[in-house]
Amino acid sequence: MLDDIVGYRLRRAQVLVYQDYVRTVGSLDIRPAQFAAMTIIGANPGLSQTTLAATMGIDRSGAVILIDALEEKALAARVPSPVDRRTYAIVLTDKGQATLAQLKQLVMEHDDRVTACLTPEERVQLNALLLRLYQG
Amino acid sequence: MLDDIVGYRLRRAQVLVYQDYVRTVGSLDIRPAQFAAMTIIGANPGLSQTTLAATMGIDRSGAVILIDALEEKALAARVPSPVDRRTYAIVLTDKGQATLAQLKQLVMEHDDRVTACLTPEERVQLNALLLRLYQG
DNA sequence: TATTGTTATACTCTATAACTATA
DNA sequence: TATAGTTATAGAGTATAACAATA
Repeated sequence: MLDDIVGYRLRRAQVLVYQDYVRTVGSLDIRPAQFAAMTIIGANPGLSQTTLAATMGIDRSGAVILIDALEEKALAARVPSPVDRRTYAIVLTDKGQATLAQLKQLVMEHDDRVTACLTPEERVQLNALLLRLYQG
Repeated sequence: MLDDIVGYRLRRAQVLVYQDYVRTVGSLDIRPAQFAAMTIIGANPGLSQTTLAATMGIDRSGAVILIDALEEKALAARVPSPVDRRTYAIVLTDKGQATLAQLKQLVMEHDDRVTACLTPEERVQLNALLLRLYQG
């Protein structure tokens, strides 16, 4: 019965994928959520913490902690906005951009390894099905 | 880039599926891991905590906490083994079996709702792909 | 009034390591 | 010596609620 439930299979698959992620990225010590944040900041430099939180589907307070961690490692920075003194423009530092490039390489290798049991077509199919699951 | 990574899509999908699970089962207050444990115990009555942990892919100490919670709610019980005084045979109580039947109904409705955006064939396909992901 | 970022707090989930009692 | 269960502890991840500064 359990094996017919999408939620159960999702969780089991995610645990294994997460473990492989940690093994792969281990030495850099960047958590999956931190990698996601860096990728989003890299693609949308200058966004606010609230926008980042909304994009990632987490609470604003979570974005604060995420940026705190990245700032501590000098990977991201809070730049005061000239137009709205409540908000910061979040950007990657030079070190952050270099680290992100390195991370992307590692994560692609990780993703290939984790999906090695699928054909390229099946991998595309899985991605498409998962997207539809969380988009509608 | 993020949208091409299976791990990222897995996590996003799982968050949404988890939220729907909580909404559906909410009043019964049985966590996903507790439901998984009850289902496994129901299908394998008398198994040990170590076997349960191995089946679920968690640590033995996690199984203790899981069974503690189920025992507190009178859904499961530890029966001393007559042959090996180190182990317990874990079983569902009558209340546990009744609750499990009720839960299975709710979880099936939840799973149908969460996969409503997929055709039956696609749902089968997704399940098969996820299984292969965590089995090989 | 509403919004941004922040802090404090708490709760879930899980792992590690050390312990005990049995085998 | 090895194994089953247990406990204490710690860490990641996340949410809620309240607050100050600013709009």
